[in-house]
Amino acid sequence: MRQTILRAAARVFRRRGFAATGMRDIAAEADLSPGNLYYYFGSKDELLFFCQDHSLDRMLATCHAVGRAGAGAAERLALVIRAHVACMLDELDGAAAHTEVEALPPRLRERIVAKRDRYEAAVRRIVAEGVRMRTFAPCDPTLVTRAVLGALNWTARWYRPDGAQPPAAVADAFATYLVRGLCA
Amino acid sequence: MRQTILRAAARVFRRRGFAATGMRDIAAEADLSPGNLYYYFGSKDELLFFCQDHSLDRMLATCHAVGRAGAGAAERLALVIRAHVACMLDELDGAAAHTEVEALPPRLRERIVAKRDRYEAAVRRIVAEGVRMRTFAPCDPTLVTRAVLGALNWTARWYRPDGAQPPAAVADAFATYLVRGLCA
DNA sequence: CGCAGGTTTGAACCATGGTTCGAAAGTCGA
DNA sequence: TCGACTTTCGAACCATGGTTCAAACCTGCG
Repeated sequence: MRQTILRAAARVFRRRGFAATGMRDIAAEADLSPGNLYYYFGSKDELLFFCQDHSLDRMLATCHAVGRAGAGAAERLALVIRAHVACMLDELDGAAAHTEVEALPPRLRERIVAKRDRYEAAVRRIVAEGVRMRTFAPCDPTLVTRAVLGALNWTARWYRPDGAQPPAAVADAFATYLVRGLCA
Repeated sequence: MRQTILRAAARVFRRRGFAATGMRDIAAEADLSPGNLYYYFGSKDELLFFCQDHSLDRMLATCHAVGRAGAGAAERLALVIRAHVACMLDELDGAAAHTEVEALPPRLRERIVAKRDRYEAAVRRIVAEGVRMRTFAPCDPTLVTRAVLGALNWTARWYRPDGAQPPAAVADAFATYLVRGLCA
């Protein structure tokens, strides 16, 4: 039930944006009465929080998995990028994740920001290692990592499921472009 | 006067986000009474609209200027990237531009989206020409352009003026990284 | 059947915040 | 100084939308 509601909320958040969607919209999307949402969740903010938390967990998991695969930095980064795009465009709740952090009240935002920082650090570690190994050109890993994540997060803004490009095509293009920018 | 108000609005939008800031906040920032804002602007939406419109004009202008400089695609793209970062981090109103398009009512949004599309097309033209000239690796110019713009627009989310990095450092790092990803 | 617990409802409550408005204050040429 | 006009004020208005609540509804067990 909680899952059903979260899916519905994520769908509407993505479609109309967090600020523009009302509890009544979410209720309608989940075939529920407005009041009933509060039996499962405490507030609208909490709903957004769990959407973000869930997709961050997913992204962190792929980082963890990729870390064990003993490949080079370039391959590992490409894998993370592909997974990030997939999470952003296939999974519906991914889009609301990084996009609307500012909307959360301080208490909840803290926790999301902390988790997001852990994800960013994981990606940065891959970049830094590539630089150290000389497979990547010398650069500031922090800035480059943010450029990469920016390009990825921004996909939620322009991608339309009914467009010509399937998510995999976007993932491929982004992986090759964003990795090549690092290669020495 | 209108300029003063717009600056103030842009500052607060950037600090707290569009949805979170009230007319009373903007009025306070501009040392004005809440009601007085409506003597110069019709609504809160209109305020956001003019912020976005102004910074888009600025970005389009640099595209135009760069177009006349008869340099190669790589140099032209680097110039546009640098200008975009500057507009994003130096000029306060730039941040609100691409970041909160969804917040606008349909009528105003249409016009902003149209202008933003023109900007995107201008950047894409540079990329496409580079590909045609073989100075850039073969790729889908549309997707790569969106990756570039995503990385740039995202800067508004994480950059803090009191941080260690001056805007120019960010501009340099982004220009080299994002252009190198295209070079064959 | 009947009762207890969990679940669902939808109408009503109420704070927030964009907006309006009538009046007061400044400006300036005559 | 006067009067017309522009500008400013801030208290009140009011729609929106998140939230609450008491009653109804189910479900399963004794």
